[in-house]
Amino acid sequence: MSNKYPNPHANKIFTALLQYYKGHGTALRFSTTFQLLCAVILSAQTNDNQVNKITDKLFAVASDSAALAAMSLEQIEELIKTCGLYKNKARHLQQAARIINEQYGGEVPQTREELETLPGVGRKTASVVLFVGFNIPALPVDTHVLRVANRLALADSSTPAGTEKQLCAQLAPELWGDIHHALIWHGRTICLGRKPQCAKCFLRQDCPFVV
DNA sequence: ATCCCGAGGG
DNA sequence: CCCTCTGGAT
Repeated sequence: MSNKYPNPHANKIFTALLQYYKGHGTALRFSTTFQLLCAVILSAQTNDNQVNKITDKLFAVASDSAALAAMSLEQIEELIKTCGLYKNKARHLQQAARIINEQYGGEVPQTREELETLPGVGRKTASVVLFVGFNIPALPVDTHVLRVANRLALADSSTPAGTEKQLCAQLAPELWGDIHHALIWHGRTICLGRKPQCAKCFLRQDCPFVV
């Protein structure tokens, strides 16, 4: 265990993050894996609160892939308009719903390869569905994870793929998803993009970034 | 003005 | 590698 993950700095930070954000999962509201997939597709370049406002209404009208596949593009666009990038997202939702309905019997596929063939589903979205939906080890890397991991010297990559590889190599797979959520919450509440709240950060004594 | 749990296309 | 898509909150 300790010789597999020998970086004392990283181990200390990971432990502190996991403890501090224990129990903080996703803020997205959903009741099925299909709904989770839709919520994550909608979450690009907006915040979870905006997504929840939309999905509360969307899932009331279309709770599964069959119902969503039956909606017109215009209907979907109208419902999701307030989250931005809505034309792409509406098309992705409709097409993904059709594929899941027709090729997967209405059930979201459980492999990364299958998930990433769905329109609107890239590596990050697939990782979220794998971990949150199916409890399969994955470490989704978004802008928060990339920024916070670099500031804390847990990674030094400029790309999500690089950051994911570096983080995964330093953590047991059963912790990948939890550290993802911890880094997300840290990035949202303390380690903000423009104005990091270093004065109130519990990691400042071990953080090389501190401003 | 800047940011928000990105993906697809050129 | 770059660009585009996009409304709402702060």
